[in-house]
Amino acid sequence: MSSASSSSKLCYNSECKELKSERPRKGWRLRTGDYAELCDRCVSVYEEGRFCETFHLNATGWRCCETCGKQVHCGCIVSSHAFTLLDPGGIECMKCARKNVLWTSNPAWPTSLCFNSLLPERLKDLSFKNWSQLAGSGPVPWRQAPSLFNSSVAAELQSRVPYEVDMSGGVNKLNASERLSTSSLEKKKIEDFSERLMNGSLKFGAREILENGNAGIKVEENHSSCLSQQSCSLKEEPSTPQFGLIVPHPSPNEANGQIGVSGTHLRATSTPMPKQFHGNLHSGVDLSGEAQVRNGRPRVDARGRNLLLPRYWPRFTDQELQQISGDSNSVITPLFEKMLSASDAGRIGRLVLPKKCAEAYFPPISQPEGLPLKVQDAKGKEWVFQFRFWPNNNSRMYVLEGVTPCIQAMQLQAGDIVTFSRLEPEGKLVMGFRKASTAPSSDQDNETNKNVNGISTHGDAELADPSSWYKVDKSGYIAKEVLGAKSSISRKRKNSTLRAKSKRVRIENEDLIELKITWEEAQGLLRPAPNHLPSVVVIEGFEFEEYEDAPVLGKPTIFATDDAGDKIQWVQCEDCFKWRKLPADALIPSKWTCSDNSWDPERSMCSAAQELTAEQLGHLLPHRNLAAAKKMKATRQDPDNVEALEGLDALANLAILGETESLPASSQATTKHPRHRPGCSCIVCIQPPSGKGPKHKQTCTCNVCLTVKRRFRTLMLRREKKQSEKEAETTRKKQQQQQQQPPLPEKLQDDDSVPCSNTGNNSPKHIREVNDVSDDEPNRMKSSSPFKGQIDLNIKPEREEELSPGSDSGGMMKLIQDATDRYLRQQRLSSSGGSGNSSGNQSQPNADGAGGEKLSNFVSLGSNRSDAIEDRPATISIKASTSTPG
DNA sequence: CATGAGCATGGAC
DNA sequence: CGTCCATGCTCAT
Repeated sequence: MSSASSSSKLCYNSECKELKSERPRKGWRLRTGDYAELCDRCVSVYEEGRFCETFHLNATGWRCCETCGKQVHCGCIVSSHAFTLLDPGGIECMKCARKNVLWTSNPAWPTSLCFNSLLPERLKDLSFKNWSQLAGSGPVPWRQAPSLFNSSVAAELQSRVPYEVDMSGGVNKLNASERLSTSSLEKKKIEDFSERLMNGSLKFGAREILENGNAGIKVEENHSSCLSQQSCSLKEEPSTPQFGLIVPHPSPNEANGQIGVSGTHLRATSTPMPKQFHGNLHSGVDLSGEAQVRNGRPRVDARGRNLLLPRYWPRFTDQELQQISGDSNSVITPLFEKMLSASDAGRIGRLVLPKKCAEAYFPPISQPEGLPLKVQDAKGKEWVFQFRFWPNNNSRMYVLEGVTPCIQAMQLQAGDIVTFSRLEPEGKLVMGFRKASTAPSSDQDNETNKNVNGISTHGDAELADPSSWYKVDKSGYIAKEVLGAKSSISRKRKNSTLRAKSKRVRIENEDLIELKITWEEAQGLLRPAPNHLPSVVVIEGFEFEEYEDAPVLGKPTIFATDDAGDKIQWVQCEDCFKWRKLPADALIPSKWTCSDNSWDPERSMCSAAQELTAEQLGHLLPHRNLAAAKKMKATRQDPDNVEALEGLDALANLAILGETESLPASSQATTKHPRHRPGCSCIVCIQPPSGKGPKHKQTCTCNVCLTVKRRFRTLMLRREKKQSEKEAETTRKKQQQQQQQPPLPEKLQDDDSVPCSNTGNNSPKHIREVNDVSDDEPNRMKSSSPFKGQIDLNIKPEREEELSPGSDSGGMMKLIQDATDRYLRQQRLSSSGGSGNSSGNQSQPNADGAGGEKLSNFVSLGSNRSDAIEDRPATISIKASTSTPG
């Protein structure tokens, strides 16, 4: 940190020539990261913000603030923080800029990195050198590169090619980021903490700032000089949020990844606030609006960075940002993200970078060899990749080489998303990731599991809690967004991305179904962390309950009115799946079992009978849940089905409750079977290479496979028939009564029947069109449960698999569903002549897309049809109660 | 022969 | 039609 100027006894100000005092005072930050050491006089001038006025009055680069008209020296490193660029051109002094936080936040991230592209080649080379230098293993950490780069360019502009380019413009470009990093670097200096450990005073400082809202008082005081920022250093910190994201100090919970829907019970979407305020609140929830601002399409950018394809737009959630930033109160500048292709995730270790992103955010390289780039992951581990390019059709193809270790460390696979952002003030390039679905697929055709993308089409849910986002693929696999929640915007974007993606990708996406919860619904499930009282914070007139610990997601319940007219809610036991009646005002934790039933001691044990009959439950549950209700019923009655049904319910519960622990297993899916979707963790897919026994292909029609399948179906049919006989009768009656009417929501048969038409095609010879789903199961069955005295793993999945509802149990459930649906359909056909809207589609596996999806969704098995997503949000039994208004 | 580096190809947009 | 980029192909090691 010793100043570059420390070697000289003279004031760093070349106009000065005075001797520095014994303890020279620091002025602006130099390109090297050091600080200009000034004599007392100059430092005073500097600190008063009059440096440029005093010494650079005759220099070029003075411009007028578009707002107040004040002159700002834009061509100088000293005052490079004193202004910001205006979208339409021109500049604005910081004082004016601060008046509009939202506005000022924009220039921030695009500016810093795109600067070089605005420069002539010559300057690019200069910048390249800087980057090169920085990126190398030299003493200067790469993370400082951005600011250094910028500064150096500015300096170059000044000292070497001052007039070759539009200096003011160029310098302006540098401004935001420069300002950022400078202030933070100064801060860093002052605090003298290692970057990663700056949690103490720095954190405090940041908080303080946050609490003060628009601090920057100092800046305003010094406004007249337009140089104030430099002198403010730490005090100026408050301004940084304007240009990036202040990462709030994570609450313990958040830090632990429990963020869930973190934070206060805000109706965040309706309370857009300047970022500053957010730091004080747990970030999860309030962010929607913010996330949009922050992660959305890259804002205006003089260089057209916003021309980046939408699929590369960063869509960080606060949680992700938090993760990335770790403990520091750093400002994160999301740069871009990319979904890993099979190639990217493959062994080659080359990550193809989108050209525009590479050119915009990475150091310019002129040689194919490129340069080593240090990138830090969310855990703080630093990786060094070779950033280079290949000449390609008169263009370049940028790649990061050597990413394999990192990819592996992050356990990323094709379809997962890697994110790139920059941490300010450190300037670190940070690589985060977001698991698409935990599963990979390395199959060429399945390379990506687009859950992320495939998700939702409707943006109603601003669920900030990543843990509550699940997706279900065909095989019933539930994918959870590991790192972050998708804001609606991001989901929309993803969608569009999907559309833009290749067929391969699309195929994947179509298979995905997202379990959706609306924002309100999610909010409704929020529960304060136990034993934590909120403190009320008033921000801009809005009161917020703030909890020290992030709230947890409560268990979804069904509200109803009992016979006595009292408002009650039905909650399902985690263990026995029986529904228990509780007072309507009871707050149910995410995990609730009969033993927690303090309201009804008689039913505080799983052994106690359920008050609710299946039929009643059927009426209570949203129609989409009926099948689940039936399954539950079956479960209770038929121990043999328990596993599958448990899986179903667990799946449903998981979808809402955010139990991430059980997911990883499914995420380890392999791609041994091409048709298995990413995320498939069926017995086949997870089978170790050393697995014995032949692996049957999905299309295998060998006796074993057929027999197993047949047996299973028969079994399921029989049981299902028995168990739902009564219910079916009811259904039939209803149907008869309403033959000519469209299905009513509360009607059991419609939901069942529709699906069954499609999915119900149990005929063994079909691999229905939803064949990814059906294929999976047969495959699993075939391959894993050939006779030979082996356990049919498909039917009796290993415990481990049971715990992973998404995988195998999903397949089983599917079969069960099929059987059930088929049965019901038959019943209906026989009784009502196929009055069901789609009951006659049995022979057309795919024809009934909606129906099929409905079923699939219903059973949480996912659908392979995109229209399912559009048509009706796929929902899972319980989830239906919280599903978005489709 | 396996692997990796570099380049070419072709689909998608 | 041009660009981008995922992946294939070829050659060197």
